[in-house]
Amino acid sequence: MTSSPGPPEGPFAISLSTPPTSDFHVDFPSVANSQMNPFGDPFVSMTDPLLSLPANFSGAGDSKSNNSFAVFPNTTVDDHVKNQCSVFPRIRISQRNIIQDASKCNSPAMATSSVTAASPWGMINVDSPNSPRNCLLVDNNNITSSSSQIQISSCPQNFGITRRKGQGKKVVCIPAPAAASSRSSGEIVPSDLWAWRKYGQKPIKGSPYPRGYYRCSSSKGCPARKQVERSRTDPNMLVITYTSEHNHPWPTQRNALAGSTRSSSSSSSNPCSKSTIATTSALSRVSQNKEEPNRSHLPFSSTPPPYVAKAVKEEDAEERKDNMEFDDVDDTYRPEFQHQLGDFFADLDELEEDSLTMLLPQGFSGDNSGGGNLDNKRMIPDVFSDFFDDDSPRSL
DNA sequence: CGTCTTTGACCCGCGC
DNA sequence: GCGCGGGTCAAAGACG
Repeated sequence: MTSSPGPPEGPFAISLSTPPTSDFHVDFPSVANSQMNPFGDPFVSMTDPLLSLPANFSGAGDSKSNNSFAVFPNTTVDDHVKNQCSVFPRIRISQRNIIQDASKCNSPAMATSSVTAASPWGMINVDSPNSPRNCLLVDNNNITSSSSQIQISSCPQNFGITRRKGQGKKVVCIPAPAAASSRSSGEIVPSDLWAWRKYGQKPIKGSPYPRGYYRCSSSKGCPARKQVERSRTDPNMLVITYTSEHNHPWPTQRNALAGSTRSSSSSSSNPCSKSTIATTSALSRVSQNKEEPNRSHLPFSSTPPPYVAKAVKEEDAEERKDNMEFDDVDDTYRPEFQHQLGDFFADLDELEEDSLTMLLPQGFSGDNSGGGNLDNKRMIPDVFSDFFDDDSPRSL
């Protein structure tokens, strides 16, 4: 645990400042040492710093679960460690703002011990490592307020990033990028680094919300698919199910998401589309060099979006076996990923701003005018400083 | 022009 | 065999 008032060191450095005396950082393990998940999400495999917080990071965070960003890994902390998940790379957490609040998520399912700390975007609520199950939850309600909070809390629900044996299926819960108000169609789907093309939509029995069917359009013949639907229990959550695997490289090099903004732009009548448009703007930039060949070559598989604070869960022991199988796969292509990583983060820098938007679909203005900002800027890591330096909320 | 979304039709598996 | 529900296809139109 080193003290560093400076910017995070390395792409995965996270520092938890404890004013006035100490900052400490948690350097994420290098990707070379991390487990690359078979779904192609580099973050999946890295240690979740928030789950590696000191033991004294305990308590419970308050939260309103509305419109929350959540990943509901069914895994135990051990699983997180084993899978070396990564959450919120480059988030700098100020311990100054840690909340040791006994209040809990208003959702009973989410009410477990957790800790809240400040992030560049507000407060981060982190599970107690003792939580039997964990989820990541970013509370957009609070984010929109001056006392923005990103909350990570436990969730016993059977949601999360799940992989099912033989199906290569993975389930991710994320917040709906905008208010729950959605049309019967035109669901706002957060973009990830893959290009997805919607090929169908069906009403689902028992759910008031339709399910959208998407296939990967990054590469012809790619079998990767995802299904997007709103959670029946929490309409503010989107449940994204990834199936099959990509048979082509991660489209970091600007061949991804060509037209992926369409889903939102075509939904222009939807007031919620703004955030997605903003989110995909950088991705559109990314897509501009379509002709650039992919330099990597490995069969990245279905991918929970990189912006998803990641945790992998295994539903049972058998799933763990699956993971071991996946691990084998990981070993196969990890080296290539290392080469890709530079490109990935280069693009990530480009995407950062928009990813932020994606994370905070209701918009987190860098406006310090709000109360309780408590050195907001101070909490902002350097990588975000440009983002906030203009003192004007980014138009979405 | 290429790629996208939308949406009704079609296909298929499953339970009865 | 039939009906139901979920998943996919494909035509039409929109968008940049």
